[in-house]
Amino acid sequence: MAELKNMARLPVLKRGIETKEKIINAAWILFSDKGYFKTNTKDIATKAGVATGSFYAYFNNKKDVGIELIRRFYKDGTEKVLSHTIKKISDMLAENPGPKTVRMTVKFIIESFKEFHAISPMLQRDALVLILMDEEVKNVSREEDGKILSFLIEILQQYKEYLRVDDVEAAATLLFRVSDEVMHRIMIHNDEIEAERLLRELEDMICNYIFVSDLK
Amino acid sequence: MAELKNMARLPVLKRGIETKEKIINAAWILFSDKGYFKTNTKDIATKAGVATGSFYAYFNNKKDVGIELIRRFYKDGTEKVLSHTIKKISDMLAENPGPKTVRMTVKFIIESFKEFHAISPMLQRDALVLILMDEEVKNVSREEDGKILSFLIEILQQYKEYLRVDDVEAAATLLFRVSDEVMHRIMIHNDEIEAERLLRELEDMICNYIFVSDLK
Amino acid sequence: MAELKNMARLPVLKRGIETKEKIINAAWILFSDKGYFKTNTKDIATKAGVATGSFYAYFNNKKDVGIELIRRFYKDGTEKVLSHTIKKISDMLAENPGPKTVRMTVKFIIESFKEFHAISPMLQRDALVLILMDEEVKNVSREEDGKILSFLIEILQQYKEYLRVDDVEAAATLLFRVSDEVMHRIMIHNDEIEAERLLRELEDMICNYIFVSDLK
Amino acid sequence: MAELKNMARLPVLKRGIETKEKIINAAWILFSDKGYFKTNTKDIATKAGVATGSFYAYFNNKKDVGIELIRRFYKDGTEKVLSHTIKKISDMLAENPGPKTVRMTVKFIIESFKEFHAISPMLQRDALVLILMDEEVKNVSREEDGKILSFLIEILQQYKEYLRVDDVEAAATLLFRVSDEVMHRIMIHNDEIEAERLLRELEDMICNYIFVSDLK
DNA sequence: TATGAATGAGGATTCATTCAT
DNA sequence: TATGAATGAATCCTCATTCAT
Repeated sequence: MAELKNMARLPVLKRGIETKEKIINAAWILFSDKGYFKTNTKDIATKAGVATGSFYAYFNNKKDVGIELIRRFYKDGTEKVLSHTIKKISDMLAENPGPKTVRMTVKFIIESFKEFHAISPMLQRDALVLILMDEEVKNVSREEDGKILSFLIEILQQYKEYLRVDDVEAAATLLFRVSDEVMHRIMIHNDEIEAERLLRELEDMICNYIFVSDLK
Repeated sequence: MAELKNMARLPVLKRGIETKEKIINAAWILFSDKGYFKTNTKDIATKAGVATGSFYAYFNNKKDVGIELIRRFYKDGTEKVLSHTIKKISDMLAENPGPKTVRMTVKFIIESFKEFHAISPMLQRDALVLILMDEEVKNVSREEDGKILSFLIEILQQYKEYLRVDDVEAAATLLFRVSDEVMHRIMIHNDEIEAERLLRELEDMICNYIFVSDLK
Repeated sequence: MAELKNMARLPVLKRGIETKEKIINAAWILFSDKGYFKTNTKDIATKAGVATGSFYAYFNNKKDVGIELIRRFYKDGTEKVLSHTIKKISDMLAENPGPKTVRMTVKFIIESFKEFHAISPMLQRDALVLILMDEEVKNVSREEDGKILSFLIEILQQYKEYLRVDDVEAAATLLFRVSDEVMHRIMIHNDEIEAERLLRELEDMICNYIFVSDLK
Repeated sequence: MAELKNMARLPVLKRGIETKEKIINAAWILFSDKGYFKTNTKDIATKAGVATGSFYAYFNNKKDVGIELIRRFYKDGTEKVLSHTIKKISDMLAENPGPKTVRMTVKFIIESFKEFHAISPMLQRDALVLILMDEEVKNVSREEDGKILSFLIEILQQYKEYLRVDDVEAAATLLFRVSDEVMHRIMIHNDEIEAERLLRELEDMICNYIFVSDLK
């Protein structure tokens, strides 16, 4: 039934597309500023310069903009950040193949996670909350996480010969979760420990875990 | 002003203490069952067998019961679970000193995290959300996390000679966060990957990271 | 599930009972004046001199006050009007037994329906609409109609010897519906035909239908 | 002002007429299926394959389609059903004149009402509601009812010599209302009593009321 | 201390109708 | 003529918290 009620207008004219975009941008600004939960649909519509009804013409409800934003967020993260990382790693491997690049690769990955989380910590936080509290959002995130995981697995497999782990999928999952969590602690929870110390250990941990030790 | 508003009664008489306890128990049951956000104060009061007004005689607001419960939660976690772990480790070390206990220790630690998170995943989840959304709760959790961290540091220092990490505090923090996160993925997010695979890798990762490699 | 959510407060203290009564009275006035559909819960609360929330403390929703009012309406109709009619008929039969009272009885019944519908035509109309549009209200009305039907059957059975109909239940039902409908046409639809003519025919029709013809 | 606002296009070109027809058909389907109130203008337009705006080019508002449909409904009822009945009665009278046809005539009339109401109970119900709630619709229905009434009077006058009622107009009105109401109870309210019993009594009542008794 | 009634801001959503293109 | 995007008033209901008794 939830599927059937997907009544949101699919804009065909340029004007409609623009309006939808205006709403998304307004939501982005408001969510980044006040957070998802303190923003209401009327605010979003007003900020977008449209009527409340228009909001509901393009989105079934507030959650749906949230999901849309989370998707874009992930997309940006994967397209701009992770794929960029892959490129960097490939370039590096082309120039300078061999075990010496391993640590650099890990650095790059961590760096890309950092960049990803720096885009909008507020949104990251609220996304985290939504994922915890809403099944639909959880599924969206799971779906998107799957893509990131594939990236990581792909990267790891480029180093097949230097891996010390057998279960690459589980290792990649762990690598993903661990990096993600560390970024959360740094960007969202503002844990007392200095970010640098944590990041240094993170890098060290990953290298020692994933790769055989006699490389360095 | 926050100070002034702390009107909640501090029960001294046995009866008052019992009433407060009844409220906490009711809240615990309800939060574990329906979650913090879907439980309202009236329900709690009703379940506790007191009037709504009485709830506010013992707690300033709903959040405060949440905090109280989170504190107890942590307390249980540290007292019943972690301290029990420490004991197990000490016993093991007494009986069988040396590097061979390292991996067992890590297993114990992971196991204790698992037990801790198994108490009430629903509450864990809502605590997570509250921590993300409320500064006061965040501080409470930070405080309690500090205690757990101390435990871990204490344990690690028992193995001083076998440690490969320099920054023990950061390592312990990482160890804490990583274990916590993995439990969340397993207990709360129900990630698709099998728990066993993830846990096996977690153990492997921690061992390789924390301890020198020529032990096993 | 609808049953389970019967959260409406059951007032225990005098104050609560009074408030509920105030709300019902306000609703009655507003419904009679503007009609059910043009009245909203906020209006009712305001008129009752209470907060919106109080409205929802005593009623799950607007429909529920409507139902409550419909019930009271019926109750008034049956208690004050119909039972009064029964009494009049009994008195008449006691004084002056025999077939001559038949027509008078029918007159009394019609008169009682008229009185019943004269209480608040606006509410009658809205009740009619609600019955048509809402299953729950329909059931309430069916239930209450059953009581009126029993009254009618009871009356008819007092004239057992003069009845020409076999299926008394069906006859009473028809008698009920026909009288009701005629009142609706007169009080609600304001049909063009003069009420007197219609009522005269109604009486004539019922007498000829229900009773043997050689009485008069 | 009401006059001024009658901007609805009066289609003269074939295309316009077709579009209007498409809208009416779509509305018919939707109203019969989900009812008038749960159908919105957008749905109607979509189902008709036109834009929302086009709807308002042909109708001033949603109610107007309702009225149009009610008119057609009545027209179908009178043309296809009632006039067909008149024909059947005329044929019968031609073949077999005399008092024996009286009961058959009543049967035919009741049957025609039944057929009429069977076309679309959902629409009947909503028409009923609209008539109760909207003055304009009430007037339309009154107008159309007048036509049916004329039919009935016409029929009754064919039996002038057997009638026992004096006020034929009032009698016809009563006959109309009574039959209509019984059909509502059967088709819309689904009263508990079996339709057959009610219909049998209805027929009996009408015969005894309208016609002299020594016919059968 | 305890009770339970009262508060009321606050937010999501709908849909008939209008309007710009 | 036709399109489909835009409008925005209107309404229901929740629940943490306060208050009168």
